[in-house]
Amino acid sequence: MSLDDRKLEVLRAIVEDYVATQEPVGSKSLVERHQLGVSPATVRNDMAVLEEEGYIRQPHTSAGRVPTDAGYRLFVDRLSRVKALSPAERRAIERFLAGAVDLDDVVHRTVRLLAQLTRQVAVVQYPSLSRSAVRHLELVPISSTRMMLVMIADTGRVEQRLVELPGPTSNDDVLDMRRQVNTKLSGQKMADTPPLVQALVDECPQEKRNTMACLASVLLETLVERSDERLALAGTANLTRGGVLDFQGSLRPVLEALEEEVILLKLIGEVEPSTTRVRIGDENEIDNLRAASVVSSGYGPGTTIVGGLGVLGPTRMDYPGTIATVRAVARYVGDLLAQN
Amino acid sequence: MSLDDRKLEVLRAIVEDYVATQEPVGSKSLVERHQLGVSPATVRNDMAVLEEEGYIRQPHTSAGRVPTDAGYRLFVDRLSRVKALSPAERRAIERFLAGAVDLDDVVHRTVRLLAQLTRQVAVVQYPSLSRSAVRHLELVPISSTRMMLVMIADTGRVEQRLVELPGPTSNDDVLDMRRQVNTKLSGQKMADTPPLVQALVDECPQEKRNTMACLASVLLETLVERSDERLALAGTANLTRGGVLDFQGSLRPVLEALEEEVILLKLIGEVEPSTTRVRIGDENEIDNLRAASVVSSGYGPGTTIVGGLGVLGPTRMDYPGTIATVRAVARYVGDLLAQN
DNA sequence: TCCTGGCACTCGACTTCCCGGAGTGCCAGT
DNA sequence: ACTGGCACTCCGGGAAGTCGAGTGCCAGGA
Repeated sequence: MSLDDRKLEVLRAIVEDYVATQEPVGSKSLVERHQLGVSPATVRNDMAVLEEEGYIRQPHTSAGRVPTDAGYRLFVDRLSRVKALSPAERRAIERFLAGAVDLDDVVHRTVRLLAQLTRQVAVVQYPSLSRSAVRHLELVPISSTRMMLVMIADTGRVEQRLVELPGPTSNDDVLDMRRQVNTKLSGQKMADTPPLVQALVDECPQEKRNTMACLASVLLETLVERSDERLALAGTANLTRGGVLDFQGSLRPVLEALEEEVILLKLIGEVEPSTTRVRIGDENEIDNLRAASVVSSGYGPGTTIVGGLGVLGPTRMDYPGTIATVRAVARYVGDLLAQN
Repeated sequence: MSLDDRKLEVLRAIVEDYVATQEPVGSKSLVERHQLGVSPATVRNDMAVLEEEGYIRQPHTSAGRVPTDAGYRLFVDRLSRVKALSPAERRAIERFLAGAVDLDDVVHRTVRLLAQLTRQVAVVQYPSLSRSAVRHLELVPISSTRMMLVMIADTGRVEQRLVELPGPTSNDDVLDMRRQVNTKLSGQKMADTPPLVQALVDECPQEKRNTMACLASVLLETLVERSDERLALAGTANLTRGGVLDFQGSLRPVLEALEEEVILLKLIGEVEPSTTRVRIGDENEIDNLRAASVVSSGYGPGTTIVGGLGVLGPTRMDYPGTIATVRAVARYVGDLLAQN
């Protein structure tokens, strides 16, 4: 038996009511609140079918129905239109992001904005190095056997690393290396750098090769390995909205998951060029987040994508609103980056 | 009536038991668990006095006693010796911090280590710029009217800011400014820089003064105003240990406070040259943290202090252990910084 | 003077019981 | 195919009762 229009309408009503009230919804209150044009008994029959198909369930016999993860999924995919943001919201976003002075600043403002607008936990990934290009490399001597490498990416990200040199090295040598790495690497996509770095070492005169190799290994680490690590997080206090009711009684696992950068990156970092992505409950393949949903989106100047951002909340969340907000914020941030 | 030795001993026993069991402690179980050499009745009399003096209180009539903030304060000040760390713990600290490669890395490792050892929320302030000196300033042209300012402090901190120039500026001019700011500012304490920056502008030939003024204002912002902002946080999941019992029923206010950098800086940033500092309950002058205690310490190479670190937990915490850990970690971090 | 054992009392935590109400499934009727 | 009716289930919350840990106080003893 397939789901006719009315059954879908019933499912939508259940999701909307449950999200709004946080209480299992019964057939009677459903017909009262929505113009379904049928009696409670009919709705009950529909509900029985929906339950059989796995879209809703009863917490206990003789309680109302609650959407399952599959129910939310169907709702998101077929039953909801993304709400357009109000002009006021658009203006709020613009105003909030306008004052940003700095990449750090942009990211921090964005994450706070997201948390505030969605009233959920927000995560913003810094522009990932693997999708950036090298703008400039700087070498600053610290002592005779140490220097600092500063890498500036075209996305505005700046990474620094201390380089321990194998032996005393003069300032001139450092300047020399600086020139070499810049001519070789400036403007290159991060992904293309490894062979170029290798070439740098190979082309180096024998007596300086050791030093250059040293720099090269740090370069590779900085450019490629540690590449996507940076994240900003805000709004954890929003987890406590709705008491301990959401998240099946304990915030513990959720807070733990939020501390793991690797996990967060998996959640918001795997961005396809496509549009906003919604992961509901089990769909996050992380045990600790079985009771959570994640709405994420890529962002970047124009149509390219340099990083991800998103929010995390209870499966019982306002999907249309959240999706709209995440998408809008992602677009604004992208525009902002495009200006730089 | 003053507090004789036995009464203090009773207070200590109450604090220790309550911290261990999380339950109000009564006279009978007290004498069972500690060798006080007197009967429950006597202990009850002592308790009555302690209560009158405000060091303990009863949650309800006919329940055991619980320490008040004042009780914890007395305990910390007079009744507890700081535990020495076990060699295993010392080794753990050393091993954990040894691999650090970078200031960022040091800070992140430290904050995780602290959270893990104390099983509480840990906060580490990056070395504050106001206590650092300028090591090097770098100017990188981005476009004809934009450049990036990168400031490297002797503590290893790196700050960057975008500078919007008033008009097109050649690469040579940028290099020129770079030379000027470095000769003037390198090696200077941050606090001493404002007049020097002003001098830079004044000494500048008329036609370039505009550009230099622009750079100067960003410099001042970077060096002085935004100076102490950076923080790292870890272990928020530890707030959920002990159920919702700690923090009078709601994590909400605590999580909110933890999101405010300003608040955290107030808590761990105000470091005197002295030793570890303990703030109990109300002593943090922040409403949201009435049920929390903060143990903080300054750190830095040798005896100087460049930043603060600490942990936050329920007032009912293991003070001796926490203090010992915080102090030890602060010292190790200081040593680590001294090496660079 | 200080400590102790004894005793009556208090009061929260836990259990049990009970009841109302919301919600259900099913069935016969339109 | 929908509806009204009906019997049933079961959660939530209040009332009552019990248990036990803990207290304050007092009189007696070192």
